Amino acid sequence: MRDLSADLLEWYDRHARVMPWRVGPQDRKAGIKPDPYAVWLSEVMLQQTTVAAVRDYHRNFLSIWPTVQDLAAADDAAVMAAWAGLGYYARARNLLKCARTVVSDWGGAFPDTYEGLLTLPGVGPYTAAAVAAIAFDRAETVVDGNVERVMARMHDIHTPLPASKPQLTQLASDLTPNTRPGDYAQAVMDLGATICTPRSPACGICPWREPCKARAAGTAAMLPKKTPKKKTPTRFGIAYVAQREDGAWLLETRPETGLLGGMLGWPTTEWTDAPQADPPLIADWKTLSEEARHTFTHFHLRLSIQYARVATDAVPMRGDFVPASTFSPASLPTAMRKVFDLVDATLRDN
DNA sequence: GAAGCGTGGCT
DNA sequence: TAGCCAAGCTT
Repeated sequence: MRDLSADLLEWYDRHARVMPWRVGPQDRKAGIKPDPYAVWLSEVMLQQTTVAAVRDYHRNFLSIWPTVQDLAAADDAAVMAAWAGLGYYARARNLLKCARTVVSDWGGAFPDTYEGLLTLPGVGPYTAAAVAAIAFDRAETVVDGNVERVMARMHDIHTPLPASKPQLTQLASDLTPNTRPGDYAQAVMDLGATICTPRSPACGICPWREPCKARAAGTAAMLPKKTPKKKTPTRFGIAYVAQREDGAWLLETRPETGLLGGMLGWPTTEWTDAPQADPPLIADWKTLSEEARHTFTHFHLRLSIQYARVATDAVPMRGDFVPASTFSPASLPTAMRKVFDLVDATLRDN
């Protein structure tokens, strides 16, 4: 019987996706080794995030903080601002914790084993395996959404996720080779991303079409099954945008934990079914005609917007005025940036 | 095990 | 368009 991993590696040699942070199969064969810092950074950014969305952020982070020592020495606010727009902001907080841990506890060198990597903040089973395999060429098994899908189809598993995850992990582990494990880890994910796709898998050109049980059974497109998720509710809130006569904006850093934790934003009410007015300072507030709409993972948000122009000696009850010269809407999470965009458009019209 | 946690693209 | 989906982790 043909070695499945060898078939996949042969396919990968011809079809590997090109990514800025990736050391491709040819370069790897030429002896070029990946930079563990760059690999770790890419894997954290790629958690639940598309390659297209990550590309610019990864380049920007590497240009500002070329080494883990640079990142460990960065200001928290600078890192959060650079992460703004990418989502799942706990990743950015853990990114900094992790960089500082690597410098303080590991002498500035990432641990090179699965077990060592797993101890780091923000590094779970997937990322530990990915960094161990890709950066250190260890025979660890990566199990992401792609691999779950490929395994469920290869073995025609109809048990829904997440209950089937242990079984899928075992099946993936059984296939992991000792030769070229770093390339193999990327190959199986590339296969899921480009051939064994969620909607219309390209089974006809799949290097694993012969052994695939779901292809034989005609069930590939309906796998993996997932337990249904409940529909997302809608919450409401009021955002307060105050601007001083000198142009400064009233912003506040949100609490470290919870939604948009540690990010900059406009003062708002609680987000509930029926929010109560809670302005951050006494002012002549005007209601904007349009509200900001944004959808998070588990609820829709509709923010009505209040705008006020205030005196330069105004003292807010919460938040801090940020000078117009240093304020950048790009440093806001998307929900907050939408609020700014609506205010900005309104001010331009008047 | 389940819930909380972003965003943008695609169908 | 409303939902699904993407190289998950933490609590």
